Amino acid sequence: MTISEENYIKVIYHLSLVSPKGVNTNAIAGMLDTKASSVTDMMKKLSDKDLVTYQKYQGVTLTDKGLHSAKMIVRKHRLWEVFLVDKLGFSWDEVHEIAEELEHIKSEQLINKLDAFLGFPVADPHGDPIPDAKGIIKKIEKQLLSEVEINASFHCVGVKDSSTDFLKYLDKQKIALGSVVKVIDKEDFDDTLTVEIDGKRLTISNKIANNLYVQ
Amino acid sequence: MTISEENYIKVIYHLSLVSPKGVNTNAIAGMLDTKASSVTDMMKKLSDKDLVTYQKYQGVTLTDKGLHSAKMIVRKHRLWEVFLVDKLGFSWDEVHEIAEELEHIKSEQLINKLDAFLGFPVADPHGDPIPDAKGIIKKIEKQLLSEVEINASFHCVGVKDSSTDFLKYLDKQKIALGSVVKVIDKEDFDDTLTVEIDGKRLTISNKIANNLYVQ
DNA sequence: TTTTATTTTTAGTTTTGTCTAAATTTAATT
DNA sequence: AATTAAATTTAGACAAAACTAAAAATAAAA
Repeated sequence: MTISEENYIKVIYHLSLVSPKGVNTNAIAGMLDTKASSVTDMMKKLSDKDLVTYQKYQGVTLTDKGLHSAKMIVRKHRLWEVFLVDKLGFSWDEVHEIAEELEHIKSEQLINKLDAFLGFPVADPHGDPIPDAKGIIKKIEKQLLSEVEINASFHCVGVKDSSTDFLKYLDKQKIALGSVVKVIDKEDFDDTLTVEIDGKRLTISNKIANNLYVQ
Repeated sequence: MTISEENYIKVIYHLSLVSPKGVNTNAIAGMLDTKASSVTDMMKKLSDKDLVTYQKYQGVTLTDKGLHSAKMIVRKHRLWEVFLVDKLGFSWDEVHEIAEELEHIKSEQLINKLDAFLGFPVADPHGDPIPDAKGIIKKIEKQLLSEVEINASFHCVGVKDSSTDFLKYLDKQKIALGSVVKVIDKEDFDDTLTVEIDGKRLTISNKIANNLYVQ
């Protein structure tokens, strides 16, 4: 499998989580910053390799084989992210791009040894679950902060949007995975929240609350 | 720089150490398992990018820019090898191929953080020196075991040939970097050595002694 | 249900890195 | 110095992965 093929498989996997009955050509093109025609070409190739089920104009889904490949790529990506943050001291907004390269390193032995070295983590630095060596993903129970009842206490377990801007905002507000969050009040007009994070009172917009997972 | 270009630069670097006045097209082709005509094509491209000095039929040398690139690739390769052995528990005969992939990961910050994480090692698991962030290579004083005087004590600091077969032989004989070696006797006929390694007496061929560096 | 708009595919090119086969240059030998 | 051998380069072709522009299919709107 080439790096390009792996990138397509990975994108189809992520899009499948949202549209499980078939992923659009244009959606794939958008994610990979390429043209629809290139996607069509690649779908034929991946279909020949039995990684996707593809019928003209009908969108694509991953085969079992494709799904497993995708999970292994995601596994590698997220394990490398843990390595970069926990061992090398990168911050969580710096690791995505590097992990995009590292996820294509081939050795299975490497990734399993890395997994052990890191202590078999179940989530990456953004709270996303890490598939195990068999591809099994332990579901992390979580809710968006925007949907949680008032006056109950939670702690941060992940982010939905992991863009640099959002992560840097969280850093600035000293919000990290593990932080204890309690919703004090919710403004009816625009859903702005007053929260207490690690004991400190803070006002956050609905957009922020809608991108933060708590448990 | 593409992966392919990096591989060419690296090979030219290694060959330059042996033939500093110009590296042959065929030699490069041999190392990269490709054809001479492909090498010629690539030399034009690398020359356009000011990475090599190339004149038809006259062989190639690295420019300053090319030399620096080469050293950074070697640096990455060797640091990753240290990581694989010291942190992940690979044996020294397993790491070369994986490092061949890892050496192409782009981030400079990554490699400098890795360097720090590993404690700024000066040599890789085979005893080869690791260029620092500026490309400076600390020369390791060493002699081949085959060229050392009788009855003096040394310790192993590296291997010349790092093929799997040779490394596995050393493992079997419990010879590792750091082992204390003393030449007890040398057979005039075929230069076979009787040595004492970590206190244990052993007979080794000239071919072995000729691939083991001591200090 | 037509018509229009959108999405997707096809057809034909381009670029990168490779190849084969032929031509050319350099090196070695008689 | 002429001839042969070896190394190197050129010319032309191919596969992978992308592109553009045009055609075809599906979906949305009138």
